[in-house]
Amino acid sequence: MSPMRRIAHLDIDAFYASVELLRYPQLKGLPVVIGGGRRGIDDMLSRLRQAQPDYPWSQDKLHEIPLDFFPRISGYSGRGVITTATYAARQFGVGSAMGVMKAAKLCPDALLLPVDFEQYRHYSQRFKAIITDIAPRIENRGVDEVYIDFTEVPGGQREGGRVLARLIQKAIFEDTGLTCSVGVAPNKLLAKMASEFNKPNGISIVHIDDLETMIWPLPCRKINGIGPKAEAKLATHHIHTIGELAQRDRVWLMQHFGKSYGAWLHDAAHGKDDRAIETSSEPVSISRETTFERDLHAVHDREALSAIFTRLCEQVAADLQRKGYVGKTIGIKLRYDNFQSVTRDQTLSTYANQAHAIRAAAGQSLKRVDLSRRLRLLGVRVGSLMKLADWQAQSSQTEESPPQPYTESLFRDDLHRKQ
DNA sequence: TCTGGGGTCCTAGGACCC
DNA sequence: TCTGGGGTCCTAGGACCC
Repeated sequence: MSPMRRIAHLDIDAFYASVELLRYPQLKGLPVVIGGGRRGIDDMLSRLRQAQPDYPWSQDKLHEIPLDFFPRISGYSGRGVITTATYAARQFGVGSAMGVMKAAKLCPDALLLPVDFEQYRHYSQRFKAIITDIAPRIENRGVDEVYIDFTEVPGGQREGGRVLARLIQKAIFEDTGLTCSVGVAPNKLLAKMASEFNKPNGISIVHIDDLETMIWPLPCRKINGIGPKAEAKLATHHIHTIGELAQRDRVWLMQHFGKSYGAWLHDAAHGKDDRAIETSSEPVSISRETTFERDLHAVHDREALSAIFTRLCEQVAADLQRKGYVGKTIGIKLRYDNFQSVTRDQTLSTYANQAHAIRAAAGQSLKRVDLSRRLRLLGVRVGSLMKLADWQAQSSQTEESPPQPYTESLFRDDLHRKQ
């Protein structure tokens, strides 16, 4: 008999904040949030620097600064959002995706640190390497999350997966100092929910027989794939818990939520999910976007906008080249001051990875949108990707346009970026 | 002083082809 | 005065996730 399928979901507790606490131990137990825009943080630090010129205010010297002078969220002004908050800060209702200014009202004494991706990527690679040493089949779900296939791993079946989960938790903590939460269940859907049951540093085991007792009482929103819109629509039909969702007729759900989504809702509520662990994946698109410090107008702020646009194209080109891709669908995204977004794209007859080609195509798309409103965001995207090597092999066979050479990167940031 | 930046997937209509 | 039925590609928007 083949072993029971056991899938784990693991995520690092308060990932970014925990990494910062490893670097600045004096922050332990305090409300700390990570986020905000680069510029807002620089402004804040330069004000602090003026007020206290004797302290070493550079970012890598923050650990030398006495707690009293650490940057506080109340000194910040700008459009950034919170990426992570420590558990102490969460007590005040501060959470990820919240605007920094709103967080400042909830918890004015919270300390605010800038996002340091390079550092997080480093820890991300480390904890994932530790997991694959123990259980080789993992699926990446971003920097701080993975699914792990426990099915065939020694110990993966013992106590429903608890023994292996404990082993992995311990190995990660010993190597990195980070704690994580793990859920083990028959599939990804249930494992993801289970990992939330016992945070931080917890383990939860779910079997299919636990569906009614452990899953059905939860709000529908806890299902990965039911967001704010679906939740609101379900509520109009008086469906609030997963149990209530499970009681509904499958056909009725399909009529009200669409054939595909309705059927999925029904399956999910009954704990059904056969999605495989995807141990590797290819990107579909690569993009860069930026929200301006203040809303810009296409005519009045033409030069600033144009410089930003060019820079975004150069960044996307550098990303494509560094990762070894070419793409042929090139598009723009913009967001107006009223937060409405529009996109335009265009598929070229050949693949591209250079800034000037991207800029030319994206510029045409930009001409097709209303530019009378003020803009708060501009983005550039390249899709329909193909591996550069595959494209070179293919185009040399068909004697089409010759492969484009690797072009120089115009930004040191991008040259030195890892991964 | 509300609301980042990077993605994926789905839907739906029209073009175009057989 | 009647116009099918697939399939695929392209484009725009939107929901959702980390």
